[in-house]
Amino acid sequence: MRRSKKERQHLLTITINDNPFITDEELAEKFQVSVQTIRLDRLELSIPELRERIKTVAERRFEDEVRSLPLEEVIGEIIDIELDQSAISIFDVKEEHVFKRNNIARGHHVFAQANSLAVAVINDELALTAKANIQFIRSVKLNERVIAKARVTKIDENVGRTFVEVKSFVNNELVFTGELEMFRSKNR
Amino acid sequence: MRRSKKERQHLLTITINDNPFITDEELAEKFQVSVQTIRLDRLELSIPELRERIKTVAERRFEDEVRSLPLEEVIGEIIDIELDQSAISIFDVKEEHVFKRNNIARGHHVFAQANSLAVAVINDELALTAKANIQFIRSVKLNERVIAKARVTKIDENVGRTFVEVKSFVNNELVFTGELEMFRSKNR
DNA sequence: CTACTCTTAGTACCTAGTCATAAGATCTCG
DNA sequence: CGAGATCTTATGACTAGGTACTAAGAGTAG
Repeated sequence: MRRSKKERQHLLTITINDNPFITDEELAEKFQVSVQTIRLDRLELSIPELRERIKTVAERRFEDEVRSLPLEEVIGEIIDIELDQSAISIFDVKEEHVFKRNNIARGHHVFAQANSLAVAVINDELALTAKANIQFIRSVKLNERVIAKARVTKIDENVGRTFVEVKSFVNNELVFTGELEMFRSKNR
Repeated sequence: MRRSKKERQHLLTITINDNPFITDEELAEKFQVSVQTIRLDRLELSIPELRERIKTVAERRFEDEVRSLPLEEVIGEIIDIELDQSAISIFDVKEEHVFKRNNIARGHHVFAQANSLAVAVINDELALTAKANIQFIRSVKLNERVIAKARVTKIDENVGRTFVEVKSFVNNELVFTGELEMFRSKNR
């Protein structure tokens, strides 16, 4: 025996885990045993066949995509919206949003939430930010939850502009305000 | 004919794109044609078979595990910097930064570049954005390269504020300007 | 009517397996 | 040393989800 059964099975688990794309034949070659032995091993260890393994990896990715894309599309989760009137979103500040040194959120993430919300509240295919006047009232820290509230203050259909006011809060404390002038295609 | 060939192939592309896990048999059922027709369609459209599709999804996921984690520290690459004076950064607009519908960059990415640069130019451990007044002069599109130039206009050591002006260009054309009031700890 | 596109059918073959059976090889213990 | 248990290998039948190729029928346009 080149290796004890136990040893081989242990290495098998590790190998497959590391590279789920490996076939039984390649594994047999690697451990210098027959393909049948590998299959018995997988059976004992309840390791599914190559195709099933690949499928689960792909499925995991697919679920992630559904979950992670809108997290990139829109910064913050929109929990309430009335088109052309108001909208609310939640944004949880995580590790990736803060300065490592002091755990304070980078300003542009707070702005991104407000900006995304302003784009979303507008009942139009094409909404772009034209101008913005913003204030960071107090810094937002790691693990804080920012609630952004957007309110449409004025719609000027002639020049195709919509004015949105966004106020962001952490525990009812105002942390950010912004007035965003949004461009929209003329037709509503 | 239930549907024209063209129509069916168009829907086929969409369907598979939406759910790569669908088999030819299921597709045949869905479009009320034979499995062979589906295979001819895939051949014409160069859509690989189910297993290959699943595999590429899985592989992409596998590669992503390395790539996806860092939600960039600094948006844009800083190519020149003179502390407390000026700085320049480059930001290439990619797929993930634009609205799918019209390939226009989301405003907050352009702002993020400017904000990151303003933070970087300040010669201090702790620089935060206090206020910002920004204008998006013209929209930035996919694959454009944005050059942001930051200039420190005023340093008020008493109140610990630094004023930074950022102008962003695409091919020497001004696309964004911003005046950022930055907070810094008193000591230089 | 012919030529052409589109669709369907069928065959042989492929990969990467499963499941079941059988037989040889090796180890352990009494 | 030998019997039984464990381990390993082989073989055959079958599977899903295809590819590649040939052939034939239906419908349509010139």
